[in-house]
Amino acid sequence: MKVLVVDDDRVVGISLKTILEAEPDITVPALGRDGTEAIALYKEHQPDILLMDIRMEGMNGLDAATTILATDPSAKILFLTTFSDDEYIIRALRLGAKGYLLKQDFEHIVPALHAVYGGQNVFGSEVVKKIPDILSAPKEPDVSELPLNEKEIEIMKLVAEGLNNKEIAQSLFLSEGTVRNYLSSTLEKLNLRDRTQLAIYYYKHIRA
Amino acid sequence: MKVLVVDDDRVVGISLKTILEAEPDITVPALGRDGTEAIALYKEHQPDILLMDIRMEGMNGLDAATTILATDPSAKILFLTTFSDDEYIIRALRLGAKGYLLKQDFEHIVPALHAVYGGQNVFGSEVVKKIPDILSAPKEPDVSELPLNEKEIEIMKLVAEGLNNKEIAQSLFLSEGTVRNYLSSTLEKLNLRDRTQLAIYYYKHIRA
DNA sequence: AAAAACAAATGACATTTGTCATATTCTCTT
DNA sequence: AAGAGAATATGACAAATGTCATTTGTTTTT
Repeated sequence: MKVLVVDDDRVVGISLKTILEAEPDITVPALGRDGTEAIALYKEHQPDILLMDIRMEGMNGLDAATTILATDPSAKILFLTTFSDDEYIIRALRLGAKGYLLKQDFEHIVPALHAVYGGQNVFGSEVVKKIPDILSAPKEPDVSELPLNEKEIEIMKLVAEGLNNKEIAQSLFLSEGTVRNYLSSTLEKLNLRDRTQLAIYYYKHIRA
Repeated sequence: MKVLVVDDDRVVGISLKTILEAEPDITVPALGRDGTEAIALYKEHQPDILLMDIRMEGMNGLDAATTILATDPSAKILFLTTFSDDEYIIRALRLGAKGYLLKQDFEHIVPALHAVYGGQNVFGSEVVKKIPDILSAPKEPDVSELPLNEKEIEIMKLVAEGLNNKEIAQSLFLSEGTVRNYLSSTLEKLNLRDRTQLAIYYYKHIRA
């Protein structure tokens, strides 16, 4: 069974390779260090399983997975991460990840790989514990419980309509600069990068 | 590793015992036939893993699991069932089941057991596939009748993921300038003004 | 009335974005 | 081998975007 390992921490990568290759039926054809390498190495080596970190310098694991699954929908991708973050878990599940393990489960990774190889899906306990929460509390942050004030919410909605700052300003009788300021604080509060991500956030989480 | 097997179908029980005991490190101390027996046998044998059917005559697997977990919260219970039923999956997850496999995955049950033994959670693909559905169905975008070429569509999707041009470029192995060019033509074809409107368009019209 | 709190605005700045004209590279075909 | 067409890249540009420090009014609070 060929396992491609991708982690931006060299030590982790090498440790994994060592652990895995101690198994008679596992080979690690290459070590990648970020999402971009993952894509290239995957294409090159066609591994049975891709074992990849989520947070990495450069392209992250989720984006790389998206790309890889686009060309090879049967790709078996197993995420390895230091912590369990709701956002990531959901995205990973949506993507069709075969697993999501914590790095602290290091020693138990080999049976997990065999299970994945056999077509199963493997998730660490901390991850599974979250799933019922996610299921019962459909993460539909009602506008009311967003940490945003009236103006910020209004602006968010207009951004989600596709208006630019000037149009929003006219529409709300504010100056363009003020709109920018509100938008800026909104992005910070929601931990987003730009208006496009805000619009996406709106359609995904609020006006679902 | 001691595995207690509980299934009301005798044939299934014996088959499982045979398969499992072919492994050098697995023993099956007993076979149960319903939830009541499961509880008694679990107490008696203190197995490492309880492998149990969900639908059974008499007490069903989920109720038995509830009882067992009440006295031993660390019990590792793996459900084996003929079909994947949303109701059951959710309840099993809530209970803290370590896994939920389909009987058709029979051959792949051994690595799954090892993974569970190592503290992981294992779910069959059919089961995992349902989770995003339950969370909120993401449809496969119908992109066929758009006047866009392959590259333009790919870029559109990534824009709709919230990536900026540089990230898209890395992801597709193009230069940032090229990405901008494709994006520009996409916007013109769809008669949109900027990437935000494109993302909105995507969520409204394509992934609606 | 002074102080504090708030909403709105400004100006400066670095980045990103979208457009366009023009190259370069690659792949076929003839 | 030459040339036609594509896919991709480049460079230049204006506009839009996001961030930040600071300022100006306006309303509350004390």
